[in-house]
Amino acid sequence: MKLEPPEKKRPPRRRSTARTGETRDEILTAALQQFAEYGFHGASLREISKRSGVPLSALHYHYGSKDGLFFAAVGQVFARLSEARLERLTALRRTETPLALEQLLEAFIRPTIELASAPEGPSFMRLQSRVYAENAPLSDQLTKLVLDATHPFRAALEEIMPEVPDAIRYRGYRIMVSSLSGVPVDPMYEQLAKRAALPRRKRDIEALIDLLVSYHAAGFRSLQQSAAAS
Amino acid sequence: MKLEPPEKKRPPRRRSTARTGETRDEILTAALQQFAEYGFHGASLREISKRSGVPLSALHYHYGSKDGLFFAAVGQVFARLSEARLERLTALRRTETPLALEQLLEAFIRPTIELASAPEGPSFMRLQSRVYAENAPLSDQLTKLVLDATHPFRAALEEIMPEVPDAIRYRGYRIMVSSLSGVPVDPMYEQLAKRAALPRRKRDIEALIDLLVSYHAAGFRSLQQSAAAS
DNA sequence: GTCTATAACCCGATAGAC
DNA sequence: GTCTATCGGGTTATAGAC
Repeated sequence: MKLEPPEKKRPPRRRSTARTGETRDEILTAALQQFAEYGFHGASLREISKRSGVPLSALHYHYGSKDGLFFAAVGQVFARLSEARLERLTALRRTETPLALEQLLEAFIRPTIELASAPEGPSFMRLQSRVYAENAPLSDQLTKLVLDATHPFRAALEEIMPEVPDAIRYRGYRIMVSSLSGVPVDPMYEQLAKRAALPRRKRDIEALIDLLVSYHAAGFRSLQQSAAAS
Repeated sequence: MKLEPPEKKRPPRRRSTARTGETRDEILTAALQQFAEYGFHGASLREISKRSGVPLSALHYHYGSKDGLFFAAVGQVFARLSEARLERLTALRRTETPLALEQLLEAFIRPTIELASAPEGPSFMRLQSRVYAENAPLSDQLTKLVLDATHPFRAALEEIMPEVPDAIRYRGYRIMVSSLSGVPVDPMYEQLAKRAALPRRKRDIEALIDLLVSYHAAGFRSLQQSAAAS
């Protein structure tokens, strides 16, 4: 079916000579999309090569292997998110004493939704939700990477509700995180509500953040009440 | 749901000659494990063949294709879950008037956790969380299948809080569902709390169900309050 | 219905010219 | 650093004997 005659299609544009950084970025962008769309196993280096216009062997040259490329792509996403979250948490620590639950949650949630609303956002989000499901040999490393980056938030949560046992607070934390990777890009929601799961208008983005913050703040408070009652 | 064509109950004989239904079940069990472990693309029919002791070509004979086998395996899981949930909802409708939020949530959540706690449960849960991330050409069909099966719950939710706009109620519903596929089998939680994400002792299972019910009940009530305030 | 053998294809990785 | 061509091994799917 795909009999491609030996049509010599010389690349209309440049490609050749230097600019290593730019090539690496082009690879990473295409890789991100493909991994997000098809998962680790489903994505193919050949397709990434085609989409980025970078020859297959260059992928190996720059990132060594499929694992290496995946880790680079995912790591970049997490690094960006963690940076934005930490920035907000640090700002909070300077102005707020003590920390308020809603503001802590917003510091965590807002960067997720805002990043997701950027042009490349949907890819980011799908990739993120995939990572938790993929169990390539990489997933242990990724788990550690994510846990390290999010540690300050769990510590802050403990400050706010020290009376809630660790195991239970962690449950709440994971409920919240699951909802962040699941909710923003959600085909089921889109079909239900007949609108994009991830809003584009500034006003709707704020509304979604508010919704998530108040939902989870209420959830966490219910954990506090249970702890107090026992 | 059209799950079983003709069921032939032939006498007990070991591998070779007849017993179609049993062979199909063995295939399905192995397929479930492999798809859960490696995802759609990562799983291979050869490995499923080896694990089940059924020759590769028999997989195609019985299920036609990898897609067909995947759909059969996933469909079976969803059918089981939906059945258990609907049973509880129906029982609720007979005894409760009007429906209480906590009881509705429990009717939805309990079968998930109980199924997850069965021996094959972890496979089920991983498979479920994968399905939402996989976007094989199958995902549209699966989305429709799941939405149809869960419709009575969203309808009941609307009865309980008709004043909350659909789009917002759906957000809450998806937050809850995401937390169910993400939380039970959660390597991050296991690493954090240094204990299994999915408890095995009856008492701990009940505690997890209670936690999820009260967390999400509080979340939904916060949506009600926001709706009332505007 | 069961099973072996193999077709047809796609993958990740690499060699080597430029 | 860039690119072509190819290797070796994996995959799904099928043909055909029993």
